[in-house]
Amino acid sequence: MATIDALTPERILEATEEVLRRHGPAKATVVDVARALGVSHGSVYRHFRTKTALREAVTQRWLDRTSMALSGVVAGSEPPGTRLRRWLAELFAAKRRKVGDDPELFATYMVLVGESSAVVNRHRADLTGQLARIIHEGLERGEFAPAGASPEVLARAVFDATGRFHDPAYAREWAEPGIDAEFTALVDLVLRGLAAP
Amino acid sequence: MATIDALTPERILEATEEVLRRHGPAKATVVDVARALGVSHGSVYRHFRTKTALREAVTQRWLDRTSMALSGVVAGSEPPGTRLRRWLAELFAAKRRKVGDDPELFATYMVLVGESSAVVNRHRADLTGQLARIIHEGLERGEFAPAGASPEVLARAVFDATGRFHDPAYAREWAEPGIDAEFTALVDLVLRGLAAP
DNA sequence: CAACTGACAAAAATTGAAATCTGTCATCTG
DNA sequence: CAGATGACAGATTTCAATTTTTGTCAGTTG
Repeated sequence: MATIDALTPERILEATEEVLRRHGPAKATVVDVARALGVSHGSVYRHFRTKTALREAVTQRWLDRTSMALSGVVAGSEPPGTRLRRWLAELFAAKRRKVGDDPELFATYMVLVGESSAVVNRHRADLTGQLARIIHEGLERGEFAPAGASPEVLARAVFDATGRFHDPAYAREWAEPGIDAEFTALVDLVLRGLAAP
Repeated sequence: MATIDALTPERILEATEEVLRRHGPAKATVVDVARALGVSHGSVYRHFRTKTALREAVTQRWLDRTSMALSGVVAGSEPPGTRLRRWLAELFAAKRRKVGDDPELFATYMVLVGESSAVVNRHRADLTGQLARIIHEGLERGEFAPAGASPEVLARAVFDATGRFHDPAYAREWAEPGIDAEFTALVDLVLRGLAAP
């Protein structure tokens, strides 16, 4: 019993995610999480200093699942241009899935965005880092050519340029008709901006 | 007296703008506007059906001032690439000035954005229309080259790509250090995407 | 009689008291 | 004695009563 029921951070995160999914960020309480685990709320505070820390840890895990899925595209063997296009499409698809399938966790994520949480900054850094890896390879192979710009700066520019298709502030627009055509037009423009003549 | 004091839509808009500037969108009331004009609030409703219509009319006027200033750039005689760059820089500068100088009217504008008001859509259409004019000329002259895309589609792509530097949702970031370098990097990328090889 | 007023109903915002929640810690328990 | 508990203070949220605001319109005024 002791081993199976041991109260670990992992189990707490699992329960918190479930509670957030059910109640949303506005209604979920630490007492709810404790109740779901069959412990007192004091025990939860033994593992997470504040409710905010708990929310951030859950969101980080949730965002990291996306980063990990995308890192598969970065590591692919296709030409960088193709990989970049695929990576952007998968990011867009992943974000859309997140709003659709997990609206309450998405709302939690948006709360952290509003607070400029470090978790969100980290996620952005993760993603631009992946972009920079693809762009770096493209520059090395001569497939990409912009002179005088580092992969990091270009990655940031590409990330900013495509914000409408991954920034949660725009989530409402992701269901509008024509959004896919607009995505394609924008990605075409960006890829042309990177490509060697 | 009758002529000078005539209650016109124009005078009401003037007074409303002043009241909004002083109290902000959350506190400004129609009675405040009426008081500022020395009339009863019933008289204000004779010219504007609802408070929302009043807010929208004020915001439209305020946004139109920006559109008009930018249309000067569209009509310029420089090469389209230069004009496009200048136009984007002026849009960014204008939006930054608006947040800085008129925070309460900017907040009013953001309320309309949140409500997906027709005024905001119109403003966006105005701006992408101006972009399309510049791009159309660039294509005609052979300075721009993307195959198979209309000026309208390209304009929309350029507008979306630069959202971080004109969309009010990002206003908080416009004061961060390094923002100008990021703006330049993004505009360079976009212009490269449009340019003929 | 065209423009304006102000009393009014319905809707929305504000207030303040009660209830709930967060985070701490002295105490308990296996 | 490591880990868990639950009573507690202070912060935050909820809820209902009250006030303010919106929008209308019958009546007033120049």
